[in-house]
Amino acid sequence: MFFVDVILPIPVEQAFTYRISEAEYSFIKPGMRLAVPFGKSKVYTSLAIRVHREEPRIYEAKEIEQILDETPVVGLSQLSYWKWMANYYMATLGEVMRAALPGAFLLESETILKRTGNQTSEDFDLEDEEALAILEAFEGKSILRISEVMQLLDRKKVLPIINKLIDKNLVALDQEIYEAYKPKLVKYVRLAEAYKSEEKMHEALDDLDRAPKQREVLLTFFSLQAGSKKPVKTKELQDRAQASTAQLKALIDKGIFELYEIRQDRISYKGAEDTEVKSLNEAQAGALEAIQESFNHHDVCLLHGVTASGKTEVYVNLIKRYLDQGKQVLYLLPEIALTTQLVSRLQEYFGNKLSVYHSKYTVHERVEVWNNVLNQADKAQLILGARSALFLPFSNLGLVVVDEEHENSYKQYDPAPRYQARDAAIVLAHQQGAKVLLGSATPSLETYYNATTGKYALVELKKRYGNILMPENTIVDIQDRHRKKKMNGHFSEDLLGAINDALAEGEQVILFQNRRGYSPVLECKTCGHAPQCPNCDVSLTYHRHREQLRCHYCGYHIAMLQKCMACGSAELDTKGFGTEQVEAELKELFPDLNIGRMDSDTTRGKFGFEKIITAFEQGEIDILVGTQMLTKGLDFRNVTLVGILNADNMLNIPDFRAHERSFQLIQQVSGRAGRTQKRGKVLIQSYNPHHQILQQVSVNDYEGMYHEQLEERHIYKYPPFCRLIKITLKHRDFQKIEEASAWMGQALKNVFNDQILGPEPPPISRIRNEYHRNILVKIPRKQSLEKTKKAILKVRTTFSSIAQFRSIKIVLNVDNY
DNA sequence: AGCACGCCGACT
DNA sequence: GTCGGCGTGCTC
Repeated sequence: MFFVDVILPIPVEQAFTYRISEAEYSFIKPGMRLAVPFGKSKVYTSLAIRVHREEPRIYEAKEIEQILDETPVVGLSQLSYWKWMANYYMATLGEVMRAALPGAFLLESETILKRTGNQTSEDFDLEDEEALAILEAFEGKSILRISEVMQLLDRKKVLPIINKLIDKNLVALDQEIYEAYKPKLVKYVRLAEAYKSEEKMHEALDDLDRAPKQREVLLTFFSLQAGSKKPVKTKELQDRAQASTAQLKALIDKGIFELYEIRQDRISYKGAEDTEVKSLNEAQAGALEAIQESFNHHDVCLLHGVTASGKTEVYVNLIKRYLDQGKQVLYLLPEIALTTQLVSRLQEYFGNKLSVYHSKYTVHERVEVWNNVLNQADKAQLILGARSALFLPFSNLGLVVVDEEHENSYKQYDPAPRYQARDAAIVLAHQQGAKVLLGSATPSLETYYNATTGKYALVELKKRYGNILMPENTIVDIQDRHRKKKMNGHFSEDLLGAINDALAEGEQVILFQNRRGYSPVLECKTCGHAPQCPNCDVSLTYHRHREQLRCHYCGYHIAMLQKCMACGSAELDTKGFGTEQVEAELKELFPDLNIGRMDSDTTRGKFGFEKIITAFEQGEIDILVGTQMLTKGLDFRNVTLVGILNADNMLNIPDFRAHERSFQLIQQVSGRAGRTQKRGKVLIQSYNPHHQILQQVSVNDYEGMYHEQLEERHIYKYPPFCRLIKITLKHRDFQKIEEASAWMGQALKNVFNDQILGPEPPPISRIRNEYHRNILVKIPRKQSLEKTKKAILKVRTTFSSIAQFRSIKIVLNVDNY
């Protein structure tokens, strides 16, 4: 008896054991995909992790359905990385598997119906009309999908009827498995062997006298082949010769042409390979050597370089060194910063050694990159990717670059595993014996702490490239401007003046407001009622463009109200403002200019983001208004002014990282100003101009901010002085969530005493009709993380064994920063 | 996660 | 009287 243990892409803890034959036993290796039956009617893609001969005692193992790979698609080192991740982030292996494998690797299956035997329905007396309808539907078909049957009968529950038919031996159930990934085949034509010689060719041309179009196609073929030695695509030939498929087919039928197919990678770049890497200035060259040197005694190095100091060039040079040694390199970026801008820049240096991997790529493209990395193909020596690129099957990794290291989008929030890609990259690199370079102009406190306490090496670039000055920051007190009547809408006269100056010089302006929509609250002037989302605990945001009130959490929307829902008054007021309102005001103030807006409303779709960026780059937009999307490492040459319309709302978010984040955000947007010779200007509007963070930002005092924030973290016991695990409970019933969270809070306090914060409702305590409660576990550095997690899991188990709490959803979030 | 089984309300 | 609501438990 032979068995295989597999993991399934579902959130259950255990592996599952299936029976295999002896031949399969010697063939199957860990890391191969197997299709296995699971439950009553499903077939899943699973991943083999162990073959063995230990028969399970308490159940009878099913047999596997099919082996899907010839060789493992996941290496042993990936598997152990998955295990680390599942364990560290308190997720299951199945969840990690789902996050790690490209979707196309997880094949789909569907239960299908087949006609059996030749009996007709007349042979039985089937009074059931629906059963007859199913049999009739088989006319002209050999199979029926369950979904088709459901459609036919217009109902979900079709199995009882199907079972009747099975009993009478009229139909049988089967599984249809299909690989979601199909290699893309491209059709080519070539001259048949018999026509390769000169005289044969002339003969052919003569023969085609009566078919001028076909003759033309043949001639076009010759010219195409003469022009480039490359194979000729049928499509290319047809396009060039303006020929129909029939004309081409005639030539093939005559035996002059032969058709053949080549498997083609969807992703191919035509970048010029090995372009001379730009030479570095003195500071950059120094940084490069310092980083290289630090790798002798550190595995991780932080490159702290001010905005526009040319960090990318340093990365490029370092990457080149590793590629030259034949090592694989992973370059991680926040999803949103993976723009064509950067990709094409890197392609110039690395040509077709570069592959890109992120969620906007199709499933097929992702499989191709996966396979190329697995096979260590030339074109996948350097991977530029978002956080999920961590899971690629590297086997020879030399370097990981984590750009914009402070970006909070490196943390995966929603489906488990909730991993922090920057930290997970360090573990991956360690496992593969690779080095890590973290880069940022505004490092996260945790990283900077590690870099200054010697855990990581630290290299700094304090000057901008070409010695361009840091932008000049000015804080505008809008309370004062309001009092003095020097405000025009949400613009101070200071800001308007600066905008006018910049525009007069033919320069561009970026305005930052970290909130989308027109206004976040609509309020009745008479009774003060503000429309709320029925499903969430938030007020509805007014979107003027669509004349709608929308909820930003669940997508609920209604048409804009004409009068108050509560009192009927027609006088409605807006409170607060978002990017849409800024855009509208600008259009009033500058009717002749092109105003662009960049937020998640205007960047929907695969190229939405790209389009706006390109338009701005090419000068079609004079003023660009946007949310934090604007901060992601974009490089606009002609921007000299950045305005921050209201710095206060981000400072006031109730989160221990709010100040750090505000500093980073403001510093990053200001970094967009004046990246060329002219010194940039940044205007920060605030009601609270003396706020420490604003003062620190205005003089680019990262160190000052760091020390002050670190002190606060120390006093209130937050990272980096402890670790955090956030436990979120969710349920539709308010009473239940109160009881359950109180119970769990108490149970945790019994173990951890004062290390427990909460339970408390988050700022938005109800989303999609589910109430949320958070409990924060603060784990001192010296306390064993392993044991702490075990204790938490134990509490969870006890909790779940209480009948009334069973339906409560629990989310565990490790290192919630 | 799916999915089936199972026990209580609003309708052909 | 049935359909179908989602609570509960299991999947090798």
